[in-house]
Amino acid sequence: MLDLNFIRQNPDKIKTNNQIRKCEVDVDDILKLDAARRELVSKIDSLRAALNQKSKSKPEAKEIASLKSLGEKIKKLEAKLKSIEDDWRDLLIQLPNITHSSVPVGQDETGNVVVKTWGKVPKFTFPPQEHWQLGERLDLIDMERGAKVSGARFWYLKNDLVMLEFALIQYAAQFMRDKGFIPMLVPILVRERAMFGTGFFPADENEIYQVNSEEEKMYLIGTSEVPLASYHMDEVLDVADEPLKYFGFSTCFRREAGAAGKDMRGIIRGHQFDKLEMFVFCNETDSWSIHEEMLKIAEKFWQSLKIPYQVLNMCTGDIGAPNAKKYDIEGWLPGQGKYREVASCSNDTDFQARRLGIKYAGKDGNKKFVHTLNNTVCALGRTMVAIMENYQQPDGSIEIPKVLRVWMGGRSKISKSA
RNA sequence: GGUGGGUUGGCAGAGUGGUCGAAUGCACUGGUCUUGAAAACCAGAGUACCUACAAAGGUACCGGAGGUUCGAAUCCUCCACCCACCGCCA
Repeated sequence: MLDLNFIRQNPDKIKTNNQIRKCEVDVDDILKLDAARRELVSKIDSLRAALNQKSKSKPEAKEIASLKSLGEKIKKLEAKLKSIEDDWRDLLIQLPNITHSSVPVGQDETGNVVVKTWGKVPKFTFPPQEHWQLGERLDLIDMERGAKVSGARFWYLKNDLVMLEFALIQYAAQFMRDKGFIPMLVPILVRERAMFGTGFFPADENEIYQVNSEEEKMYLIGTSEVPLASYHMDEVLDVADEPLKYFGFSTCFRREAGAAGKDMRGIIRGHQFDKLEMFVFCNETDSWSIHEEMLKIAEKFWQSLKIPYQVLNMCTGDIGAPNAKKYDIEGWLPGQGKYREVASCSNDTDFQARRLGIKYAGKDGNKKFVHTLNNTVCALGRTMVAIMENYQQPDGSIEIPKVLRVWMGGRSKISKSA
């Protein structure tokens, strides 16, 4: 959601922003509805003022008839206003966030810009396997039975891959705690308000599973960003000096509606996966430096696993509606011979805060909307894919990254016999 | 799932049809007093929207959505949430 006054005063900026963000909403339509709305509101307000004035004390019997017709007139105008406001709001909520000036303009993923690469791509003395091949051979992933029970894009993880996920969770949680983030376990089913407030509705509604359709609709989260952002909805936070920093762990569900046929082998892209996510509420002055800090934290995490990666500044055609700017971290996958997305670091500025009603008291005493940021700490599935492929050995085993061994009973590798 | 009780401003808590945007207390802000502070006293202070250059004025908001009425925090309907007890249960 954008600031209404900003839209009125800068319609051209919004038009340009819509253009580079591939949003087809006509700003002039919004302004027209806005003008109609304001005119009606004024009219209704003054009629109601007259009615209130007359009704303050007991009106005479002969006056009541005219007051009654005045009341009916107001009701009619209010119905008209409601329909205008519905249309107006429908358009408003489709507007994407204002893009930060450092974001490259582009149509799709080809417009993303690599801003950093880290680590040396490993050389193998043998043809490196893809993770699903390793998973099959070491009996770590069961795709077939996953499909039998739940359909395509579901699987079972088995044996040491399960232990590796638990190790990663422990390690990543400790890592974030040490950085001063508050640990959270969150609800996985949320109401519509939370989905709308974080900006997943209406933009990405087709990505979200809906359940409980007979009663109040509930939605399965696609990321713990949703319950973390909504945690403080309708609150005034104390972030004038220090940001509020959380990390959450949850299972995540995605319909992968537009991804037919993509990444069908292995566990790169499924309907269900686990993830640790960081989420920060801060004031408007700090958000851009915090955005950079959050990226650095995620980089540190990948560096500690010693997996090569690159950082992308995502272009206007490839970022989500709530994002003002987004970095992706792509980890190197030797089996595929390419970098694949493993983390995503966004500054949503005040976009979510406006929808969720989250403010802070500024130093001048005025209440302002907070800025919100989110970043992946560790998407378990893809992190394990990266570990499997980067740490594979000539004998077909997988070495366990040093930092994780303490959580793996001190063992140094995953092999078939385990 | 059943029964009962609740939901009012930052918090506590009055208010069952007519100056109620809402008593009172606490907390908060400014002032007086004081060397300073406390206490005491005085004053102020909610959110959103509309009109206006501004000063200011108006409208809405007492969990949410509808309804009755000239007029609703107060009456009616539906819904959500919270609390207590019972049942079931990881």
